[in-house]
This record gives sequence, structure tokens and C-alpha cells, in this order.
Amino acid sequence: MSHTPLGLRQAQKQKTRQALLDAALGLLEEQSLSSLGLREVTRAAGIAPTAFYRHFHSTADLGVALVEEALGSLHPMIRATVVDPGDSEERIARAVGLITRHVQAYPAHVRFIARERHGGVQPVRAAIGAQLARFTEEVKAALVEYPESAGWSDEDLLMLAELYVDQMLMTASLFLEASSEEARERVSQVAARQLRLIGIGRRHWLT
Amino acid sequence: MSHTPLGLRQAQKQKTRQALLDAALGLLEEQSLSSLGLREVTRAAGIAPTAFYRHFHSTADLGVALVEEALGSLHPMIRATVVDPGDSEERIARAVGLITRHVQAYPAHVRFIARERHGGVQPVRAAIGAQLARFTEEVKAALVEYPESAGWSDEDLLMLAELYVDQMLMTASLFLEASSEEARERVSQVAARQLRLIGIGRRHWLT
DNA sequence: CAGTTGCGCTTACAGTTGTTCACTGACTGG
DNA sequence: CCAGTCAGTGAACAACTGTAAGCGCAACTG
Repeated sequence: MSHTPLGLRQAQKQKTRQALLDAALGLLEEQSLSSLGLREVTRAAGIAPTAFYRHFHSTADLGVALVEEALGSLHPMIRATVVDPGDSEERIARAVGLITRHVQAYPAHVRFIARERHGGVQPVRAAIGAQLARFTEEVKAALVEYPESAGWSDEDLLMLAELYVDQMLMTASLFLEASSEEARERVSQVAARQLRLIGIGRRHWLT
Repeated sequence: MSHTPLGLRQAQKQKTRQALLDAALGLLEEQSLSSLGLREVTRAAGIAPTAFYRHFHSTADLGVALVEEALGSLHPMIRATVVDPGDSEERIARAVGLITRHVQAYPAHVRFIARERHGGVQPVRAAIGAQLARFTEEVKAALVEYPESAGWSDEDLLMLAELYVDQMLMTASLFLEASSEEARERVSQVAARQLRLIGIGRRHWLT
């Protein structure tokens, strides 16, 4: 993303910073952030415990950075999906497919977000909430542009956008829990059906 | 619930057991189960650390017991709500009101469930999942009895029930985060709208 | 009534935790 | 080239953790 030339030193620093983030993400697959120890992370990252402070004030701080990493780069993708051309059935298939691929590509990130969204660390919850609010706002902005949205109040558009965002997250989390290929197929089917039902409600909203 | 006569001794035991559960629930307001220490709990409950083992194998075990306490007694209520008489608008108001009151009466329980549903302790996640699956099944069973459900496939009924259950939990969690009375009012409004939209989709599901 | 059960207690141990401090040595800018 | 910066180190700290062993004493059983 941002490639300011970057001296050798800063490059190394960002490398170990990334090592810390990766190590933490790995450890967080089977515990939550509030129980993640600083020493535990540095051990997994292969550095001395005290070096941790060169990068983060605390594990909560690291958590906020992880939120950025997991959700920060997702905004263009969201907008592209909702704004997609095609009839509603095609859009649904595309959205579900996109979630599927994202979960398979970054399972640990998705798990982290689902877990810490309601987790025990306030700043992290706040960071996730802020990012999701941005998503909702973007989805809403995309919805406005549809002809079907004529006559919709701002509040109604927002509640629909929230419904979509929550549904998206719900589906992603269900994908994580699905172990077999059949289970994942079922999650896809159900998610598509639910999106279809919401779409129907949307078309008939203004009686 | 179950009042087998119960000697003095077992009564005292259940009393300290409850003290442990209450203490844990209190501590879990600002952390997650995976970081909850056994000593921490016993300290808050006012008993010696080792006495913990008389009641639970581990904190994960205690977590499972908390799931039972939080969700076990909720089944009759669920069924009564969904099966409620009245037109759909009345039912929506009743459902939202019921969630509101439940969250205000047992905020810590609701927070615990929302937090640990995707939390870092597998057995607890499993216990919550099982209870929610029961809820879903009950909602589905209630839906079948509506005349509007004629012609619905089993899978469609299940996906609708899942949508309702997830929505219910989502709303409950939003209530917790809402600090002011206005914020709570807004959550109510949005939840009602979303249920309305889902209801519309439901009525027009079979083309 | 004696004998047993079992809840909660104290003491103890080995590990782990977050944080401090002073340090080394490679990179950096003038 | 040289003085300064700063990412990472190692040792040390008090505080904390889960768990084991065994005791006292009140509540049960027959």
C-alpha cells in the first residue's frame, strides 16, 4: 500500500512487527485476546519479551492493529460486491461466493473478528464496531443507487444495510465452524436463501 | 425447578456453587472466559481456591454450567412468544418487548452468551451452539403451525428459523451496547423494522 | 449412638506473568 | 567517518497462576 522508500532499519522493524501480528493471530485461534499473554506472543514470534514494547503498548493495542489488518483493506471489496451488475439472484451468488473465498483465504482473521466483536477487550470491540459501521455506511450508500430504493427513508436504508452486514458476518462465522465440504455447501445454501428472502422483503417494502 | 428434598449439606453446596457462578458472571463483564482464573473466581466468591474443585473440573466446566443457567430456562418463553396470537405487527412488538425486558433483567447472562458464542473455549461454544440449535428447532416447530407456512419446504422453514434466532441474539447484543435510553429506543425501532422486512419476505416467499 | 462422607480450609510448590533497567551493536544522517 | 539513534537482549523483580496433600469438623448413614 504505502511504499515510502523505507530504510533498512524500519523495514526490519515492520518485519518483526508483522511477525508479532502473525504469531498473535495464530495463538488466537484457540483463545481470546483477553487471555493472550505478551510473553506468549514474543515466544511464538521468536523475540525477547521486552522487545514487544518497541511495537505495542499492550496486547490490547496489538488487537486494535489486528482489526486494522483484518478489516481495513476490505472496503473496496464490499463496495464492488454490492454494486455488482446482474439480477438479484446473480448478485446473491456472487456475494456468497466472495464470502466463501475470503473465509478460506483468511480464516484466522475472520475468526478473530467474529470472536472479538463481542469480546472482553473494550478498545478492540470499539475498533471493530467502527469498521463495521463504515461497512454499513458503504452498503447503504450503494443501496441508494438502486432504482428499487426510490421512496425509501434514510432510516429504512440504514436498517437494511445493517441487516446485510450482520448477515454477512454471521455467514462468515458459520463457514468457519463448518468442517466438511457438505457442511460448507449447506451454509452457502442457507445464506443464499436468507439473502433471497431479505431481497423479497426489500422489493415489497413499500407495500 | 427440581426440588428433591435436599439435605442441609447439599443445600450449602449448591449455595456456594451458585456463589461461584455469580462471581464468575460478574468478572466476565469485562473479560472473556478463556482469561478467567480459578483463583480469581474463588476470591470473588469468598472461598478458598482449592474448594473450586469440589464444584467444577475447570473454568471451562464452569462456563458450560453458566450456559445452562443462561439459556436452559429460556425455552418455554421462546415458544410462547413465537406462537403468540395477534397480527404480525403485534407479534413483532411483543417479541421486541420481550427481548428488551430480558436483557434488562439479565444483562450479564446475555453478555456472556454473546461473548462466548464465538469465544475461545471450545466446550462452551459447543454448549451454546447446542442450545441455540434447540431454539431454532423450537421456532421452526412453531412456524409450521402457521397457515402461511403451507407449501414451505423443511429447509426453508429451518433457514427462516435460523434467521429469526440470529436476529434475536443480534438485537439482544445491541441492547447491551446501547447506553442511553434513546439508543435503546433506536435499537428497538431498527429491530422491529428488520423483523417487519423479514415478515414481508416470508409472506411473499412462494412467489 | 458410632462411623463415614465430604465441603472448605491451610500450606506448599513449581511455573508463569508483566514490567524495569542497563546493555549491545547495527543502522542512520550530517 | 563518526556521533547518535534505537530495535532487540538478558537478568532480575514481585505478583500471580493451577494444582497437590492433608486436616478439621459438620452433616449424614445405619
